[in-house]
Amino acid sequence: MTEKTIPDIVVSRLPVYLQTLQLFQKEGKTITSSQELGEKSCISAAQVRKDLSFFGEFGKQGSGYDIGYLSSQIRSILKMDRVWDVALIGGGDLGHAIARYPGFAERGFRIKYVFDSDPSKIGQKVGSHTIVSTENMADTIKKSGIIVAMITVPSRAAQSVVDQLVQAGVKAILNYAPVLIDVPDDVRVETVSPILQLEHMTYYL
Amino acid sequence: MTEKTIPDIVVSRLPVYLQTLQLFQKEGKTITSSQELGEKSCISAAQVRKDLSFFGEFGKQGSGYDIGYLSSQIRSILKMDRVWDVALIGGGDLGHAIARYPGFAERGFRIKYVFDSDPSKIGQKVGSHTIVSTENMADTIKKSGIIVAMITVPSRAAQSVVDQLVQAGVKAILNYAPVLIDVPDDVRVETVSPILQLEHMTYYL
DNA sequence: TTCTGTGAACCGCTTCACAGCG
DNA sequence: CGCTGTGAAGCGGTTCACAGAA
Repeated sequence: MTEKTIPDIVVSRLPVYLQTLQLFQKEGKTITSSQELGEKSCISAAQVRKDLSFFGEFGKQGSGYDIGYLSSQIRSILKMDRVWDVALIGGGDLGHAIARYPGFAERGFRIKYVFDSDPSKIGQKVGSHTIVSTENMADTIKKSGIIVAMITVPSRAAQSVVDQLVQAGVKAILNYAPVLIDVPDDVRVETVSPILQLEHMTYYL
Repeated sequence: MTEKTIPDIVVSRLPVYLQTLQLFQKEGKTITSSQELGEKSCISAAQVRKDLSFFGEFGKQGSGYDIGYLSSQIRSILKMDRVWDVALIGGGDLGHAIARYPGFAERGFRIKYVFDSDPSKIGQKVGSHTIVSTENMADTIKKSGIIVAMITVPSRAAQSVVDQLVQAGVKAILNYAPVLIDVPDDVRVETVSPILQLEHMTYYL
C-alpha cells in the first residue's frame, strides 16, 4: 500500500479514471462497471479492476462501482481532495492563457502567483492576477508554502528557473518548455510536449 | 520494416532522440554515442541502440553515431523531412499563444489557418494570421490538402469539431481539450493533458 | 445471474552480455 | 580498444479465467 510498491504506470491511469468518473457525474450517473469505465477511458475492463485493486476493494460484486464513492477515493489517493496553490512562472502568451483558463482551478489547482522577469510586464494584470517580479520569487514561494509550479518560460531560461524553484522547496513542476530538465530525486517534473506528440503522429501518416 | 512491425513505444521515443540530437547540433557536436544520447534523453544506452536498430544500422562500431546523419534519418522516418501545414481550430487565449509561438514552425509544423466559430473574432489578427470562420472549414481544409490539425476549442465543442475535421480528411489531431475523443481507426488523436500530468505528480507529494 | 477481485498465464518491452567490426 | 548491433534472458505489465459475493 505504500507509494513504492505501486507501479507508476498504474498511478498515471488514476487521473484518467477520475476524469471519466467526473464526466459520468455530470451526466447524472451514480453507478458504473469496470467495463463501462474502461470503455470511456480507453482501458480494458481487466486493467481497470486490477488497477483499482491495488488501493482497496472499491466495488460491489454483481453491481459495480459507486461513482461518488470511487471518485472520492481516487481523489484522496491522488491527494486531489484539497486545493493546491500553484506558482506560474512566465507571463507570456502561454502564461496568460493558463492564468485565464478556469480549468486548473476547477480541478483543484489554484494559481496563486504569476511571475515574470521582464520589468515591462511587472504590475500588469492577467485575468485576476498581477504579474510580479521573479526577483524575490524563491522567498515568496518559500513563505507561502507552495510546492507545485508551472513554467512557461523560454527554453534557455527553464533550467535556471527550475533551480530556483527547487531551492524554494517546490516538489512538482509542470514544464511547458521543450527541454529536459535536471532536478533532485525528491522533485518531480512533467513536461508538456505537443511537438513530440505531433511528431509521433506524423510517423503514421 | 513496415509500420505495423515497429512497436508504438519505440516510435514514441524517436521524437525524444531527435530533440536531443538537435540540441547536440546547436552545441556544435558532430558525433555521439548511445551512452551520451541516452543520458541526455533519460533512456538507457541499450534501449537507444535497440530502438535505432529497428530501422537500420545508423552507427559505426568503435566510434558511435554521426549526429547529422542520424538526425536526418530519424526525421525521414518520422516524416519530419518536410513541412506540414496545420489547421488550428480555436482562436481563444490558447489558440493565440499557439499561433504566435514560433516553436511549431521551427520544427516543421506551419500553421496555415486559424478557425473560430465566434463571429466577433472572425477577421481579427493573431500574429501573422487572420481568424476565419469555421463555417466553410471542412471545404477549406479539404481543398488545401491539410491532414494535420490542432484544436483549442472548449470541451463541449471538441467532438463535433473533430467530426468535421475527420470528414475533411484530417488524419492527425492534437487535442488540447480535456476530453477523450472518438475517431475512426485511420485517424490519430493525441491529447495534451496538463491537468492529468499535475494530478499524476500530486500522488507523490 | 452479474460483476468484482485475483492468481496464473501470457506477452512484450527492457536489459544483459558479447560477437564483431572499425 | 571502443562502441555498435543483437540474440537471449529477465522482468513487469496486461490479459485471462474463474472463484466468490451480492
